[in-house]
Amino acid sequence: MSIKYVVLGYLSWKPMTGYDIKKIIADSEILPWSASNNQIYHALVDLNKSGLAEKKIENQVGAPDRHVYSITQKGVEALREWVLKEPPPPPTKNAFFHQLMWSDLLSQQEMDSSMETYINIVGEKLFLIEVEREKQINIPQRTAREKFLLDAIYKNWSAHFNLELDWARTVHQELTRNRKLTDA
Amino acid sequence: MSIKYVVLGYLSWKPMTGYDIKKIIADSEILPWSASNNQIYHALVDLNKSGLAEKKIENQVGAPDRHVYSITQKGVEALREWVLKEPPPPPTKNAFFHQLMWSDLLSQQEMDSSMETYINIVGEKLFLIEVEREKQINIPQRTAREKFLLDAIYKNWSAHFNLELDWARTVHQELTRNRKLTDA
DNA sequence: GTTGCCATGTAAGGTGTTACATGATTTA
DNA sequence: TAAATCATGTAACACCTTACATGGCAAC
Repeated sequence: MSIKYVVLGYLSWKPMTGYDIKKIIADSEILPWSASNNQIYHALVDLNKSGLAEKKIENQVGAPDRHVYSITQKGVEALREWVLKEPPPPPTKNAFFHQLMWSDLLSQQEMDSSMETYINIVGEKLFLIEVEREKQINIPQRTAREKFLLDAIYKNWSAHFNLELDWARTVHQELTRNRKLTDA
Repeated sequence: MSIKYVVLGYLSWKPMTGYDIKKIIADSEILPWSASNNQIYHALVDLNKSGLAEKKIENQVGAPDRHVYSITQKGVEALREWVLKEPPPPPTKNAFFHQLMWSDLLSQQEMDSSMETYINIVGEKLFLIEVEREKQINIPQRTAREKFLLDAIYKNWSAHFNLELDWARTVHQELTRNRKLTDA
C-alpha cells in the first residue's frame, strides 16, 4: 500500500502523469522502488477511483495523450493521515549478511574477493547518493522546513553508506591480518 | 529464492525440522523474515526434491512425526555457490523517510511527536539487538572464523541502529530549536 | 478448562519485478 | 536503419505475510 502514498506524495508536489513519476523514481538512487509501470499506473487509477486524485487528459500531436493527475483536498487529507501513522522500524534486511553468515565454507582468498566486491558495490552506491544529493533534482523544496527535512534524509543515507563502507573495510582488514582466521 | 538458502544455511549447521527453523527465525531480531510456515515448509520440500537435502521421518508418541532434514554434499556445493555470488547492495528502503518526505503537511507538534515515536521504536529495536547479541543463541559458531563473522554482523547492525538513533535525535533537536523551521 | 507447545501443512491475498505490446517522433 | 523518447497499459511470475486447520499433551 505504500507505493500508493509515494505516488500521492509526488502529486502533492505538482500535477503529474504516470510517466513523469516513473522517471523520477527511476532516476533516484535513494527511492527503493524500481518504478514498475504496473504499480504506478495501477496506483494512479486507484487514487482516482477513491477520489484522492483528479485526472485530466491532455491531447497531444505525435505522442500519446497525457493523463495528468492532480491531488484533491481529500487526497491531501489522506496523505496527511498516512504521514501521521506510526512509522515502521528501519529495515534490517541485508542479503549480504546471509552470504557472510555461511562464508565459513569459503577459502581465505574467496572471502577476500567477496568482501572486496562488496566494498566496491557500497562505494559506488555511496558515490551515486552524493551526486544525487548535490543535484537535488526531482525533489520538492517548498518551504525551509521541507528543505531541511530532505537534507536530513540525504544526510542519513550518506551516513549509513559511509558506516557500511568503514565496516566492510575493517572486516576485510581483520580477515587478512589475523592469522587465527585462516581457513580451518 | 533467498529464503531457500537461508534454510539451507541452517541445515548446513545441523539437521533440523521446519519447526526448528521457524523458531530460530522467529526468535531473531536480525533475521528479516517473518518465518512463515508457507515459505519454510515449501523450501524444505523443494530442497529435498532437488537433492540438496535429505529427509528422515522420526516417529513420536503423543506428538506429530518430525520430518528431519539434513544437508547433502550437493547441498553444501549449492550453498557455497550462492555464498560466492555477487552480493546485492545494502537496502535503502526506509518507509519512515517517505513519511518524513511529506511531513511538511504536519504542524510542529505533530512532527515532534512523530520523530519521538520513531526515536522510541529505533531505541527498542537497538535494545533487542544488543540482547540477542549477548545471548548469541541460535547461531552456529563452528570455527574461530565463523565466530568472527557472526560477531561482525552483530556489530554492523548495532552500529547502524546507533547511527539511526543519533540521527533521529539530532533532527528532532534541530526541529524544535530552529525557529525558521516552524510551520509555514 | 483455557492457554501454550509440538509439528505439520494449506489458502488467500498483498507487493514487487521483468518483460511484453503499441505506435509516432526524434536522434545517432 | 537502429535506437531512444514519449506515453499508456497488460501478463506472468516471484516473493512474502496473515490467518486458518488439525490434534494430542502439558502446565497453570
